Amino acid sequence: MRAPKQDTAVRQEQIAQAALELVAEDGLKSLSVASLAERVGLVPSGLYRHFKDKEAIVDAVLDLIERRLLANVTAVCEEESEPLVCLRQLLERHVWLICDNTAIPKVVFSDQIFTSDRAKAARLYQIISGYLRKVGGLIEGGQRAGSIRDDVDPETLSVMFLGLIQPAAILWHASGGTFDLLHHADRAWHVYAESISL
Amino acid sequence: MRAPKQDTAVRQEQIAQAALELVAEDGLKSLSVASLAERVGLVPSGLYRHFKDKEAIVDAVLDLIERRLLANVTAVCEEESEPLVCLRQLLERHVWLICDNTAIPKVVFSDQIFTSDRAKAARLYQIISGYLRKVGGLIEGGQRAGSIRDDVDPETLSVMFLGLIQPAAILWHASGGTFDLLHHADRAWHVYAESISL
DNA sequence: TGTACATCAGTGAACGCGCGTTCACTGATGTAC
DNA sequence: TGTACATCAGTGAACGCGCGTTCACTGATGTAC
Repeated sequence: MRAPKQDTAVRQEQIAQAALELVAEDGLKSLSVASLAERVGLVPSGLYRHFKDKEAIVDAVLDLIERRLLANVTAVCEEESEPLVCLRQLLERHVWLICDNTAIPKVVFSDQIFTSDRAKAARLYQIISGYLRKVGGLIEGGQRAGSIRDDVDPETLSVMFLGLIQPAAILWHASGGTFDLLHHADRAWHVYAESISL
Repeated sequence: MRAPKQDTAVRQEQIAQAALELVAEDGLKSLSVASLAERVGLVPSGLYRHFKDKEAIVDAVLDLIERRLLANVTAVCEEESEPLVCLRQLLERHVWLICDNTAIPKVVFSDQIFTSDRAKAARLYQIISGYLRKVGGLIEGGQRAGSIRDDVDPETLSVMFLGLIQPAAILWHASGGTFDLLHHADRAWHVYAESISL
């Protein structure tokens, strides 16, 4: 049975999305060309019409993740102008994003991506630090507006912000979903907000 | 050339240690039976004299990591009795442990371990939550002694403690060592300690 | 003290398997004339 | 409107490779007699 033809642009999107789903289900190691092709409804060699090689597919997945992370920042900034409230909402969105999209922590925490080649690690670093820069920007805005303490640099506070969820995300996903991620985020936010607000 | 005979107990230790070194160098995916055997000075099939299969070797690596994490807690508790000072020292030791032993974050962040099978994920969860329980115990001690605020549960504070380093550890190791882990830990500790101490 | 024997760590050839990738092909679709 | 042709997404067979694992073997070491 021959799959109906699709434009490369369409297929590329389908493939990246399917890859994200596969990773969500069974981790990066199950992201094989064969299983990916099957999910898209093509034959393995068919993928090579749309991507140079498997590495290019992983790059597309990283792009997808980056877009989703940054979309959260954009969304809260449009809804709200008070930095502390923005951060609070961003935290909540981040929790939802991770829960809905378990592939994201699996890729971010993946030693495979980090260690397989320097370029991929650099790309991941770029994604995370890009996100942190946006968070840092929010914090700096709060400092200028006088709602956030300015005796600690925004960079430190932004990394700490990530620290509100990240260890919890690992626990959540190592525990197979038992650990209550949202509950922890609420409690931790309370302590964090209290200690950074003026 | 035939390798000299060694007792299984000795070999098991050698193999686990060699596995940790291999993971430190190139990540979990490069932990193959062949490369591991070569490092120990055996032929691949020789490993099967000392371990049932590769999975058992990974278990041994997890044991090694657990022992090193818990050894830090024991060490600071012997040196110090004031909980806040203990925590401060534990943080510093944790940073050193990660820097000296890059295999640890690589294994802990590894999606391979998490996703490959439930049993391995459960073991990892057990290790992390065991560590957190010790940290929680320290915090609870401080709360009883009146040096740490007691309006937030120790569990939340212990996960937050881990959050002081963990995102930074990822940045450090995605950046290839550029990110200043110790510097961040110092700054973040300052904010954390201030917000939890009475 | 010397010999026969059991133990068991180390060997090397062989295995089946799934992996990523290539390549010559097919055949539907859209365009030029 | 009808025909010839170029384009290009999809196919399927084949590849070389490294992987984890098995198994019958070797031969050094320690023990029993």
